[in-house]
Amino acid sequence: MVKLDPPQREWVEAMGLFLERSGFPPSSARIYGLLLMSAEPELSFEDLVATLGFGKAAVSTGLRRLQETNRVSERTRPGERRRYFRARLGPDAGVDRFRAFNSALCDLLEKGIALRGSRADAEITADLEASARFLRFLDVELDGLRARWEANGDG
Amino acid sequence: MVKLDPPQREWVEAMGLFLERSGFPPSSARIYGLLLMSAEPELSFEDLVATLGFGKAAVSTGLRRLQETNRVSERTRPGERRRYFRARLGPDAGVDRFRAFNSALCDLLEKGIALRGSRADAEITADLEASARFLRFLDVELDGLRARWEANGDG
DNA sequence: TGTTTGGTTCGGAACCATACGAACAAACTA
DNA sequence: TAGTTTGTTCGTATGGTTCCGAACCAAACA
Repeated sequence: MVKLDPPQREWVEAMGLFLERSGFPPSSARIYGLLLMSAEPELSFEDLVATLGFGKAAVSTGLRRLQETNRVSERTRPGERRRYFRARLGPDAGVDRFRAFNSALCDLLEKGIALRGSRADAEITADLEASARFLRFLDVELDGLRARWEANGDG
Repeated sequence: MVKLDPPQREWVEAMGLFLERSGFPPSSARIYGLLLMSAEPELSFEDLVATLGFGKAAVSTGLRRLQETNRVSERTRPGERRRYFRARLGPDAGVDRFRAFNSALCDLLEKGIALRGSRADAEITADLEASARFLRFLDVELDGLRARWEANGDG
């Protein structure tokens, strides 16, 4: 059981809602939020169950998803059977997903342009081409941005 | 009713699935895909119903959502009561959403850092701070990127 | 007026994801 | 062996979304 102020509890909830909007299931989202807010850097399964009020089943599957996507790591302590979970903050997971998304979209748009052919309305085709060009530009530039950030050593 | 090759139909479906993953309901996603693939730049309500196989209700609400989010525009032709719908390709709607998302996340992270206080584990706090710094950097740079693209006049 | 056309809204059905409780398994302990 | 701890898995229930058909409304036209 983790001790949390009411504002801290609210923050966990807010973070939970936010992560849900980015595709996490509710249980995963709350778990991750709690791991970020807790004063302790790692929490046990039982801590999560008791603090969040979810059943063991929900915590179990919620953790599994978080681990599958590399968002949470797990370790054991010598002499203890319990496992302890810790949030992993990849600095740019969001950017990677954004780039992957854009890249897929760009491929799709280009395939679409080809399928429309020359008899189709030219204005829509031109819009599609402009979008595709912009997405390519963006992909290249985002890569440069990340390199620049990493070179600065601030991250 | 719009005439489509089988590959074109498949593309509409692929685009539909893609847009669903970005949060559109299925009907909106298919409508938007069809508007992009159709040789005609604008389609009537009846075209959408007949081509997609959705009921009128689904098309109606699907269109509403697309219009609410500025993804589709509508106009009438002189002497016709029917309305015609056209896809709007904002070149960077995705970037705007991404920036809004990051900005909200950054606010949330900073609030979280403040709520954790000084007694909490320092490593997690440092990770949160690094993430927040990166998000700020990204926001500024994305703005610059867009300006650069618009200055080039390619979009 | 009455009728047709074009589209919206409502009620119920179907579907999907997720949560819970309970049964289960695996690893220690006594 | 019997019992405790630490989770996982399974079946069922529930909540939320979206669809369809039908009723409805508003505009144009006869």
